[in-house]
Amino acid sequence: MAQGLTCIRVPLDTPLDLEATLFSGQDFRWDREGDGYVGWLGDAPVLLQRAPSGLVALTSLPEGEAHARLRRFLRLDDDLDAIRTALAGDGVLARCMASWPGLRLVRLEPWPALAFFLCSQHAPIPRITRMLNALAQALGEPVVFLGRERWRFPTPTAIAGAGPERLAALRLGYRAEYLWRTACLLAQGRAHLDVLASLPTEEARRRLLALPGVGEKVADCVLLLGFGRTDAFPVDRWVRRALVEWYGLPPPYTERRLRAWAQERWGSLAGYAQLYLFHHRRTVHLLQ
DNA sequence: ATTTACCCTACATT
DNA sequence: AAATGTAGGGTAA
Repeated sequence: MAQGLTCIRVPLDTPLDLEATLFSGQDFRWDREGDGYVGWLGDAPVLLQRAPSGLVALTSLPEGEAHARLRRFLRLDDDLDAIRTALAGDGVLARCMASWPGLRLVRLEPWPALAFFLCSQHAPIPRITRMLNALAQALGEPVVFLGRERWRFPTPTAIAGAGPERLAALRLGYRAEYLWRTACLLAQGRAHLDVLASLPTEEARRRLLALPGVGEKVADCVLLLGFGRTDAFPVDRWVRRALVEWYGLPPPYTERRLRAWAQERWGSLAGYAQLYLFHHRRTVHLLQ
């Protein structure tokens, strides 16, 4: 084992499909390396590998911290069996979940989540990944892990300091201006993400919507993935298609109307429902 | 409440 | 072969 690294083992009693989980548009900062995956637990690089009975993780974090962050990232304290059972009463969701038994919801840190989904608008996953990698390499702090240099995701201050032109040069397009302005507000202390954690979802949502470049879809992604609000239900074109095609909802329904329908139906598990609907609808499309 | 323009990329079609 | 068209995890005017 490499020097100074901690290896932890996490037994799992529920399925875990790392490939689906890490590349399904929830997080964008993972690389396949050998039969494992290198990504991030907050600011710490980590190597994740499946083992017969669970998961093996290699990091420079102390053991306790590594366990805590991994549990948080993969939401291992959620009772996935209970969640799946509750949702499987819905035949459509039952099929989605059966197709992707190891797909899990992840949990990100608030600031990267906000930056990720600001950049995600109107872009396919490979492009989002490129934009975020470019941002990290240009403005993030370098870390050597497993013999390679990697870059932490840049802070709001680093992005604010770069200026909109430099961000645009990273091929962010019109998102450059949004990301820069939002980073400036946070860096100057004129907006705060940490306080949102203690607010009800609707109030937190209102505050996110006040940030430049944050509309309903992005706000809901930040709530779901960055703040762990499983009652949030992001409606993008894939989810819209799923609701129209599989539940017969009228195509002209507004995003707000679709969201209200889903939250009424699935309540605090709406975010889980969204994950399975989104991923299944999208992968069905990719197979065609 | 609806429509439109916005930056950029990948891929299909002509 | 180069040009044109289209769709893509949306937001703000």
